[in-house]
Amino acid sequence: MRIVFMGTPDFASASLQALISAGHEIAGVFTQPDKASGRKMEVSFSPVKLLALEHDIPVFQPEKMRDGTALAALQSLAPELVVVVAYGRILPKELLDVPPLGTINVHGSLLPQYRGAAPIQWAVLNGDEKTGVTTMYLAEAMDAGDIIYQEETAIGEQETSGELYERLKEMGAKLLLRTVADIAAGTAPRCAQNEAEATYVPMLDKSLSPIDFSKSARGVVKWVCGLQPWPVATASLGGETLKIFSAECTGRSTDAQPGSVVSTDRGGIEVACGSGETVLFTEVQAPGKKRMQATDYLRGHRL
RNA sequence: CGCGGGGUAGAGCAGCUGGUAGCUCGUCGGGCUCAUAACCCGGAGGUCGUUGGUUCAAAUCCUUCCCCCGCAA
Repeated sequence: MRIVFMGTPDFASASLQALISAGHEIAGVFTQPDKASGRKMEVSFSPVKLLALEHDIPVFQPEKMRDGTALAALQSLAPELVVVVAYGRILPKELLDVPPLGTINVHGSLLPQYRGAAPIQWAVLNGDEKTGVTTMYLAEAMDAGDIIYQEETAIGEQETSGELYERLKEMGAKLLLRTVADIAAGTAPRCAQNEAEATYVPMLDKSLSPIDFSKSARGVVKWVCGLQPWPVATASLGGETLKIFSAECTGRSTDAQPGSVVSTDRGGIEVACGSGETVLFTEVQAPGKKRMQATDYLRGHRL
């Protein structure tokens, strides 16, 4: 199959790698323009661009999708199918209509739930028991296209967004291969989404970091897991804002005010949550320091 | 040169208006105890990240470089 691939982060490069390994002809790759990032604001290439370069695939990095150049470039590549995975751009209809077999997408949730930018993280933050990946046809409305295939997976109680992301990345790549194969064979299903069940989630940002201790203990643990690896949950303890990297439910109860430290000698920092439950923070990071075991932190700090 | 924090005993920290270093934990030895992540006594362990300089004297002031971390993305 002659395919044009559009994507940017490693979540996308896994799918691109799968397509390449499966022997598909990748006519070209679209990815976001190079940006300065990292501690010294060095310019780096996206994972998708790096992979494309390795395989001598032409790379396109249009600044705007609507200035005509993107359309012209795509048309010149004459793809049978366009695959979009975490590209980070809205594609205008004239681009979607270029490939005769359609433009498809891999999304990290069980659509129509969690349409939007951070579906994987929100599934963890909300404490969901399961989530999954979906392949679908791209429509003009965000993540609203017809569903092709879905695959579910259970979310571990202590699983972080980063870990789940890695798993869904691989699941998505495999599901994509099956989807492409069935599209080629003409046997791919197509099922409209139930708009009534649609939910949307926003991108994560640092304003979500402070832990709301009125939540249940599990809710706090899920918050800690969900905000990893970024932006990371924080708690103000002992006058410092600590990043919390690891938390667990204790099963213990207390009548202390939510957010107050209950103990520091049980293998970590035990803090009161809502409904009298407590959580134990076992791995933290103080400002300017690196992450460390809470027991180590406590050796030099009084709480 | 994007901004900022930090590198001191095995671990986490204090000391940084200059006079060769201290705390908590751990560790080793001894004691107490039915017993203990308890308590008591004692010990080991640091060229204070690196280079050069100022000074009678620097972990403490200035300088070079290295590394870690946060912001920003």
